[in-house]
Amino acid sequence: MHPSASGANLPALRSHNAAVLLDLLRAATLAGGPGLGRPELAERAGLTPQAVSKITARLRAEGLVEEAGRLPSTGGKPGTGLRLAAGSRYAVGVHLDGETVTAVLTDLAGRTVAQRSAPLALDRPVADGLAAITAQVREIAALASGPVLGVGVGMRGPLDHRTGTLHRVTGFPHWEGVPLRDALAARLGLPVAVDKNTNAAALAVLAAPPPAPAVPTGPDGSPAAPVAPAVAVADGPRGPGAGRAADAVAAGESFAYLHLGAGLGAALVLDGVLHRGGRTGAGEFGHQVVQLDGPLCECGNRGCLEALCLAAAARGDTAGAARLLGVGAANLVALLDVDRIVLGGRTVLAAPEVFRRETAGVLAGRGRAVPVSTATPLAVAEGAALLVLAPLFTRAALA
Amino acid sequence: MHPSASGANLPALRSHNAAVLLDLLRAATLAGGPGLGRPELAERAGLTPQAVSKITARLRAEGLVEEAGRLPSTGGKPGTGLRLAAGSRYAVGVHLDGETVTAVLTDLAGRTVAQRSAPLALDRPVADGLAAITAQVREIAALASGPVLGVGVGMRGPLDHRTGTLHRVTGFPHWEGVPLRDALAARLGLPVAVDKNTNAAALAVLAAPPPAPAVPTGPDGSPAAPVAPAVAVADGPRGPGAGRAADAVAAGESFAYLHLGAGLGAALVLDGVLHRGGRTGAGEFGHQVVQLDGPLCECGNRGCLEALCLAAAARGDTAGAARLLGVGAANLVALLDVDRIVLGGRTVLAAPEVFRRETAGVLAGRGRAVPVSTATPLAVAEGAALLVLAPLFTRAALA
DNA sequence: GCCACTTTCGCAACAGTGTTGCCAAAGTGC
DNA sequence: GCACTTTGGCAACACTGTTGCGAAAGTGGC
Repeated sequence: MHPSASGANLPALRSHNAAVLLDLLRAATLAGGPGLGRPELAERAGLTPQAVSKITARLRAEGLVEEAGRLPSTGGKPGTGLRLAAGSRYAVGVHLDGETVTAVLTDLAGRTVAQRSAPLALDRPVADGLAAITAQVREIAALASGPVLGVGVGMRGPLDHRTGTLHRVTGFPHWEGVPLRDALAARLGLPVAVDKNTNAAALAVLAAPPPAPAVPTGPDGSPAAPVAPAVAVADGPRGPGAGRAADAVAAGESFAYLHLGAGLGAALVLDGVLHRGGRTGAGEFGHQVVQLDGPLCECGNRGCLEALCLAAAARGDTAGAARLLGVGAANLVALLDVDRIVLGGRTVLAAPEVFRRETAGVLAGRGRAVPVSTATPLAVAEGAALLVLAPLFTRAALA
Repeated sequence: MHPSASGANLPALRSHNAAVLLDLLRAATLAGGPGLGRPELAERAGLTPQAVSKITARLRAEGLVEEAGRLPSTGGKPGTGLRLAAGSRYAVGVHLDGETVTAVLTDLAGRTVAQRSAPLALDRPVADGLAAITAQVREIAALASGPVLGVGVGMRGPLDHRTGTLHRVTGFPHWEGVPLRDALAARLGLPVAVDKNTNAAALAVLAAPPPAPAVPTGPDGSPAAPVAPAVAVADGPRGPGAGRAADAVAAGESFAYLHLGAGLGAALVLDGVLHRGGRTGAGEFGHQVVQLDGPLCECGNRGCLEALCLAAAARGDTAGAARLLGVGAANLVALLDVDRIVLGGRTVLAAPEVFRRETAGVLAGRGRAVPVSTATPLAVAEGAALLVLAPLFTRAALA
């Protein structure tokens, strides 16, 4: 509303601090332990314990936070563990991929509670497609044991997340200009957010537990999390100084999510926030030129990474496609100094370990040995749900 | 200090709002008019007029802000123009470039008030070099008619701005590991900040008046600004919708500064903040691969942009070097969706218009027609001074 | 010339933030 | 059993921006 609108007042400060604490509590909730005590919350947030007491009292009154039990004593009165009241609110995430619609129901912590898929006939009239999406959302939302805050949708670009209107839906011109966000919101009576599949997947990666040093998936029977987490961490090459790892939780993390499916795109999380670019067009990764005299791409230029990569994949040279992806990733890591690379998309997930290994190899050969991991097939849907949950947590998606 | 330390309290809110207003007042001061009235400040900052009155009263008491006169009436009581008390504080910026040291003295608004250059014999002992730099700073600081807040230094990387220690000073191994920041601070008795030349120049571009729609440099005799501004704006290709231009002042601007001198580097300003990267290594622009089977670079890879670009420049093919720079710039614009490109560095400034035109041409050919401009030779020194002034304005450089 | 109107801007009272001082509760360890 | 440590809430506090209000100082119509 305001031209720059960067001034802050007391309500802004209040919601900011609440979001900071909810962030910390969400991470602790996903870790599955007895939660975080007020003193530790205060230490991590940079607030006084008394302030934390006040804020968490408000959050408990709103039902967003609950006491989880007693913490082990450290020589004095044992603390009270706090965690997110994960079952108090829910969100629905939808992934529109080709002719499939996948919907997930997540709890307040972003954990997937239920999922379902169905075909989506994009060649039929728009109203039919909207009805099919609406039905999927309604059915999965009915499984929630608490209020559903909204619906997020992730799909191929280009689209503008600020208006939620579709552009150039490849092969299906009658979807051009459909105001997907408003149409779904009207049918569902819920807030709807729409974003590119790459951005959604990046949000899922950002929200996932921090990349732990490759523990072999112990049977951690945490409640209400029957589905695998959004990111499968691989024991990639670790940089120098691997001693300190656990403390850098989520404060200013930077990574790139590279998505190789029908096309090649990227999403960038820099210093903990998703970078969408001035005209919401950031992440055009596929049409970077990596071979000046290379073959002509349909975009009109020569030597685009996407054309080379897809050509290699099409002729069955998976490792070659992965190495080309590695070249682009190395250029990106050099330019942005991101902490890690996450790969996703249908082509990658058909042979995740090949892509992970070959990409990491190229990075190491270029002196940019950052960890490489692969996302899970549900990352886009789960990240779409996070579009709805994000406003509760640290302010990142505004604009 | 704190692990994440993102919680905010009242002092933090206070200094944030003060910084926001100082930002707006700095821009108005550079524009040279009668300053900004309190109601307009309130509108732009998203605060109430009464809050602006309180905050500006504090800032006036500190001597940072002053009343500039009366504003034209709009039908009621005429407002009081406010602007930065530009002469109340000063900063010194130092540019170490090859064997030359250039120092500037800037006022609180970042305008250069004085400049001087001297040779710097890097082959002599470190103590001699430090003494030469110190002497330059002392002499130019003596010209200030108010307190000097500190000294900023910009020079070639790699270096870590958090410690201010040098690494790999090409050709002069005895400078390896010199704690430049602390050594200068001890000799000068002033705070010192050190950063890469690219980052410094990007700060100068960020702090310069917004890219106006190419007015032909009217003789605007604004006081105490005898030197040209840090950026020479060129009438590059403007995107669609060139009607609205003036309102997007500095709120979340994104651009890339590309520096072609002894090497090829970049600095990135994304959403108004300088992106330094997780290991302070962002901006490695020169060793991106743009020709998979290209000539071997000294970094060990093939087809690095820097090698190709410098080779073209070395054989006198300025336009060719510029077009190669354009290829890299187009890759960058596609990935990050920045609003504009700024070129600088010795090689560029030897033929700025050729570089600007050819680079812009390649961008337009790739469908990425963003404005391209060139920086002035003083940009690095002026940006170095801004390293000192930055903490007073919108919080960007922390970490 | 006078008056109604608009706009600026400070004073005073206010609501609400995190902070400080204090104290009861509840553990550990000698 | 007692000294010590740690937790965490209550109350008073300092300080933030906000609201209500009124004086000052212009413009414009009559």
